[in-house]
Amino acid sequence: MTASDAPVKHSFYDRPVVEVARDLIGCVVHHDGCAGVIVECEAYHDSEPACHAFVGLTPRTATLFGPPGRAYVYRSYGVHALLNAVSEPEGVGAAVLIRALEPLEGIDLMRARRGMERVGALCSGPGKLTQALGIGLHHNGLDLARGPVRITRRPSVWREVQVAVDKRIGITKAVELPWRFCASGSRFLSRPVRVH
DNA sequence: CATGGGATTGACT
DNA sequence: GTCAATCCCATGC
Repeated sequence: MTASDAPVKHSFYDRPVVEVARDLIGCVVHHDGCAGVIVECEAYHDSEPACHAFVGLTPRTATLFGPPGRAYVYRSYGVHALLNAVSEPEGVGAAVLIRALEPLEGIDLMRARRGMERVGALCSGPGKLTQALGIGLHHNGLDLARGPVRITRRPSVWREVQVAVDKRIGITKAVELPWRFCASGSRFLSRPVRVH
């Protein structure tokens, strides 16, 4: 393991979810022999209708309303598992959707899991990165500081990364909120940052 | 209990 | 650009 092992602490996630999302850019997601730097993510909060927690506390949203620093993993379109980092105090339903990683470690294992070669296509989307790292629904609710899915602090090279802001992707409600965050100039995004 | 809608992706025109 | 795959779960009867 070449990346730093210092986990992002629970207090990091116990803050406004938009700040957490911005500050997660450059941090590293690890699982089962693979790791990648977060280059794209989005904030979701129970006060706005694009968030699953908008409907209130249900079996599905229980993890979102639980303690910060846990993984919220759910199935999207019946096909893909999407990874989020639960944020804000317990009782508030909020999380950061991890949308793209720059592959860092275990790239051949990612290639095998994804069934493709191009590094630029391994983790350039929320469903792609969970497949590449072997993350599934059974990780829902687990502590991101303890693992098996872990998030660690920014490697020194990423300490001064520039963060670009954009509207969120793939939603039909609350589309105007500028809650998408990307590492400026990254070649590993799910889609380019929209200029305006 | 039946229904409908996704925080997507990859294949195809 | 279009479109199907596939399943969890919230909602409504």
